[in-house]
Amino acid sequence: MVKTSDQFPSTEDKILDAAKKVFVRNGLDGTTMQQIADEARINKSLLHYYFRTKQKLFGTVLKYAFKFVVPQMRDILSSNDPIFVKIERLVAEYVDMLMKNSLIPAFIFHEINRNPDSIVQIMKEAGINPGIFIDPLMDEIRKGTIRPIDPRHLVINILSLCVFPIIARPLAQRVFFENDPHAYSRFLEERKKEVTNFIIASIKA
Amino acid sequence: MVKTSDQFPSTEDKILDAAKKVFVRNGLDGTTMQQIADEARINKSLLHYYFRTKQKLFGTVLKYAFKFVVPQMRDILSSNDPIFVKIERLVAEYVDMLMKNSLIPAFIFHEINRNPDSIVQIMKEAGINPGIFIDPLMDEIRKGTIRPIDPRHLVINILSLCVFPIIARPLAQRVFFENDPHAYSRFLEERKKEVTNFIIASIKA
DNA sequence: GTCTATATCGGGATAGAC
DNA sequence: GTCTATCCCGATATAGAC
Repeated sequence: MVKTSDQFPSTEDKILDAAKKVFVRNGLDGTTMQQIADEARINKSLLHYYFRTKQKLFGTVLKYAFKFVVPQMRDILSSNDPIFVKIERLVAEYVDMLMKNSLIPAFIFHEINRNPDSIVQIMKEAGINPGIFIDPLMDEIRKGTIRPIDPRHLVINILSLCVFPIIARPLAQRVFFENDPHAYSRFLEERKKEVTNFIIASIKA
Repeated sequence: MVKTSDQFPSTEDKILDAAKKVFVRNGLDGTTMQQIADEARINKSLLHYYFRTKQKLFGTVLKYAFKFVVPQMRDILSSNDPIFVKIERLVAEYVDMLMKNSLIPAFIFHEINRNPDSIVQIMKEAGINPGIFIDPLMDEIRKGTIRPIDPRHLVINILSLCVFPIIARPLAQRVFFENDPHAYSRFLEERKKEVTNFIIASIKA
C-alpha cells in the first residue's frame, strides 16, 4: 500500500500509525482529526489530503484491526497438528497476541455493535468464511477424536474463553487482583493451560 | 430517586429512559443531547435543568447499567441450590437477561476500556466484591464436589461463555448463520444446556 | 418547570498560497 | 505535498421570559 522499504516512514504511514493508536483508544466518535494530526506530528489538512474524510480513514483502520486479529487463527487451524495440540497452540498464541494488543478487541466489538452492516464487506475482504473454523472440527468429530458437538458452539467457546478476559481486564483486574497489572498478567499466563485443559476435558470422546 | 408510584412518568424518568436507550446504543461520544431530548419528547434545555451536564447524565446511566447486569448473579450465587444447579440457573437466567438487553454488555465494555478509573466507585456503590463469586465456589472445592481449580478462572470462564456470544452476535450471526436472527436466537437457547454441560464436564471431581 | 433564543466553542472539511 | 486561513455546521451550555 505504501513504500516503507528502506526509507523514513512516509507521511501516509505516519498518519495510519497515529490513526490506529487514537481510534483504537477512543473509538470513531471519541476521536478528532486534530488528535490524529498531533499524534502524527503533521497538519490537520494533510489528513484530508490523504484520506478524504474521517470515515474513510476510520474504515482503513478498522480493516487493519480485523486483518490483524483473524488470520493467525486461520493458520493454526489449517495446520497439520493433532487437534488437541492445535487447541493448545491456538489458545496460547491467541492469548499472547491479545495481551500485546489489548485495546483492539474492545475497539472491534464496540464498532461491530454500532455499525454491523459495514462488517460483512470487511470480513469478505479478509477472507473469513465459516469453513475455516468448522471444517477441521467436523473432521475430528467424524474420526471420533472428540465427542459429537455442534462445532459452532465449540468455536464460540474457545473464542469466548480467550477474548473475554482481555476486554474485561480493567474490571476483572480491579475486582479480583486489587488492580495489580502484574498479577493479572500472571493470571492470563496461567489461563493458557487452564483454558486448554478446560476445553479438552469437555470435548474428549 | 424519582417518584414513579401511581403517576405518569415524571420528566426526570422520561429523560433517564430516553438517555439509557440512546447512550446504550451509541455510546457517550456518539450521542447528542438533541437525540436524547427527541427520544424523551422534551426540550433540550430541560436536560440541563435536571442533569447539569452530559457527563453527569451519562454517569447516571452507566451506574444503572451496572446495577442492572450484576445483582442478579449475586442472588443466584448466594442461593441454597446445589452447585451444579446453581451453575445451570446462572447460565440460563443470565443468557436470557443478556438476550433481552443485548446492547448493554458492549456498551459497558466500551466504557470500561475507555474510562477504567471511574469504575471503581461505581462498583463499590453497586456492592460488588470478589467474595460474592469466590466464596461459594471455595466451599464446594473444600467439600470435594468440584475439582481443585482457582475459582477466579472458573468465574471468568462462566462469564466468558455467557457474555461473549452476545457482544459478538452481529459478527457471529453473519459468519455462522447467514445473518438469520432467529437461527442465532435458537443457537443461544441451545447454548444454555451446552454451556452448562461444558462447564460441569470440566470441573466435576 | 418548561420554553425560546442565543452565546460559545470545536470539529470536519475546503480554498488557495507556496 | 505541505502549510495557513477560513467556512460552516452542530454541539454543549446558559440566559431569561413565561
